[in-house]
Amino acid sequence: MTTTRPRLSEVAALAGVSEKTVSNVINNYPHVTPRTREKVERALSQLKYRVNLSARSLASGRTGFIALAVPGLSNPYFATLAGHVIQAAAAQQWTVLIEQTDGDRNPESEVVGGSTSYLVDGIVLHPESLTSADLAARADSTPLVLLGEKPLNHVADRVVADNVAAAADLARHLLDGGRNRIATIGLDPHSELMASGLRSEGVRTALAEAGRQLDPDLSIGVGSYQRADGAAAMARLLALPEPPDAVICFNDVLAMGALSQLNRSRIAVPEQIAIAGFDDIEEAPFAAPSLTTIKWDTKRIAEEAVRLLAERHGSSEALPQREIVVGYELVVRESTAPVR
Amino acid sequence: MTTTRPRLSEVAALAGVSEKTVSNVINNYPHVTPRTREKVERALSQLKYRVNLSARSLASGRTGFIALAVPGLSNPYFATLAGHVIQAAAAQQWTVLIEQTDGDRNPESEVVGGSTSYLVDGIVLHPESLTSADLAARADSTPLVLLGEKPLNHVADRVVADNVAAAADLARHLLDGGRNRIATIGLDPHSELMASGLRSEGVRTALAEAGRQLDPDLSIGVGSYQRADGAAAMARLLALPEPPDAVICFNDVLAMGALSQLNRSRIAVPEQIAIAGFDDIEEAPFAAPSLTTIKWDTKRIAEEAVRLLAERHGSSEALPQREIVVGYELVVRESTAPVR
DNA sequence: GGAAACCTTTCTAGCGCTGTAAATCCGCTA
DNA sequence: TAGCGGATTTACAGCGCTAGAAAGGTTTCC
Repeated sequence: MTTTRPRLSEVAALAGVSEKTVSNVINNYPHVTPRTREKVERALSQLKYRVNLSARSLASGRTGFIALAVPGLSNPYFATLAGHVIQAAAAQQWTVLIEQTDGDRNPESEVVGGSTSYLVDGIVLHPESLTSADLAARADSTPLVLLGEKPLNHVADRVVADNVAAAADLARHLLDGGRNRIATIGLDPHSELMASGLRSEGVRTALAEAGRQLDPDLSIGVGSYQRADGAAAMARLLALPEPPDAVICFNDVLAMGALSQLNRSRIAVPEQIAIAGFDDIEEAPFAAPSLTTIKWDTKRIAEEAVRLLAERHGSSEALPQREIVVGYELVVRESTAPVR
Repeated sequence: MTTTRPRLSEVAALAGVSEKTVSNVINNYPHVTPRTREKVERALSQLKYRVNLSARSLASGRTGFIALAVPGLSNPYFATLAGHVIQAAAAQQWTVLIEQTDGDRNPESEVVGGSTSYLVDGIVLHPESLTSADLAARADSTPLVLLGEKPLNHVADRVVADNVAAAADLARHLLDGGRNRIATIGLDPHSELMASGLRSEGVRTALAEAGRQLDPDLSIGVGSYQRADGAAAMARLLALPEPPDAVICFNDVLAMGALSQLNRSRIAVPEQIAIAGFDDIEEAPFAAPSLTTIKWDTKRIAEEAVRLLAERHGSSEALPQREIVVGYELVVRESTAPVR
């Protein structure tokens, strides 16, 4: 157990001022004379005083925390995103609580409605299973920012990217490179509105523009976004009588799994089959061959999310629902070099 | 700003009991009659009551948080570790605050001595730069568990693995496979005691057993544990008049970087050069070729760390410094197949 | 039938800090 | 020198909850 730490009253006594003055010094209240400030600071450091954040939060109503809920940190994309959110939050004096939802509905709704929400000034959620209806029914008024997906309109502030357009760009790039049979590997969409659904739609759009359509046999659904799922899905594609000549995986982790399966099966990438993903995770440029992917501006996503939270937290008026659209970039690497 | 949430007093009024009785129900105090409990629970759910954790923590002295400080989440090893710690902590009703230190001394000492420490019931730190002396001088009495490294004796509880033995095993495996010129790529050791130093020592030990020694030219120091560092270091090794036939990277991220450089340079792995790492990150088995590495029992590390914290938090007596040694496993994969 | 013994519930203080409003101080002006 | 106005500082009341002890109820036993 922790021994007694110095309290404000002790610092005040030592410095010969009131508690409130000490508090003013700590909180950089402007109207404190240099002399007083110095006295207080001396006492502060002499006693090694540390503010008790629970007490501060109780008294001030500001908790100093925000929650970040993502499917899981083992996906490098979310790990990186979390890192950026932690940094952006630090600039606002916020500490980040990370919740892992596994993309399941229960933990997701617990985050937006459970008692975590009492503890935080705001919530950043990357939803995977929650629906618009769930969110609309939310009673809690803690500021909420939704991440990553286009949908879930008008239930909360959002920072989104255009998944449909990005996926279409990717498919067009493949078509331009001379690919004819394009396959996709992605989560069985819980809902049309989630990433998989949107990316799938983008691919279909691009194919339609080219006067083709997505062969249902070439559209593989997986249970989760793990490497092993990507590898297994790829194996299924290879077992087809007429395998694809390009595969779009709906995230890089799946793509890395698929790529490993291709290497294992001695299929030449990109000569025989091209492969691409989404997210531009750290390992993408280091893969063999390096992976073509869609790069989101993750840092900006994190910053905007925190900014939206801060704005809503700072003003008591009801702000309108806002949507920030962040850009993306098609990063072309070796894995999708054109067929000769 | 958040609108008013129901308070204990309102629940109490609705249920027709005292605040303390409501509190007793919430905290599962045993002596509450089923009838009273039911009345209270009805009121609780009717009002959608959520406890205010700041107030609880102020009143009870238990914060409900622990801090986990690691260099950074972008290293998949730490991301995975963080995931496990979050899970283990949840079992103790603890929420985890993640701090990213970048392995720098300032953030590390801020974690163990700064005001975060006022806010948490315990700290799990994976130190990179902090020395025994720093830790010994620590005034703060918040329970602290050190992770990962052997050293830093007698300043805090530790969960460690035998880095020297693991590295020696790896080197022996390479020697057994017929490798003659073993190189290492690792952080310029801040101190002999950190992972790089210990792993390096293990390699030297195994070489000495075999009557050889580490060629200084084959020991490359890097500035950080990133993929690009591994690739650059590998490039330097390849530029040598007499390149190595095996490379031990002091973590998997470096190894993946080195591997990509090898692939780029069309060097056959493992035929021309074998490569190995530490940590068994998720992508290791999916690399081409799959990566031989040392696998720590990360889940157990997380669990033991949380357990140590819980024990120290739960008892007011001064427990002795404890050290938990977790095992490791040499996972042999394709990247170190023996030379023919 | 009455009192001891035990189970339940209520009462009363804070936990350590901040916000508000009021008190005090100080330098100037008239 | 008194009077003013703004700059500083202080007093004090909680924030919402839990701990400990007192009070109130009920059962049991002689």
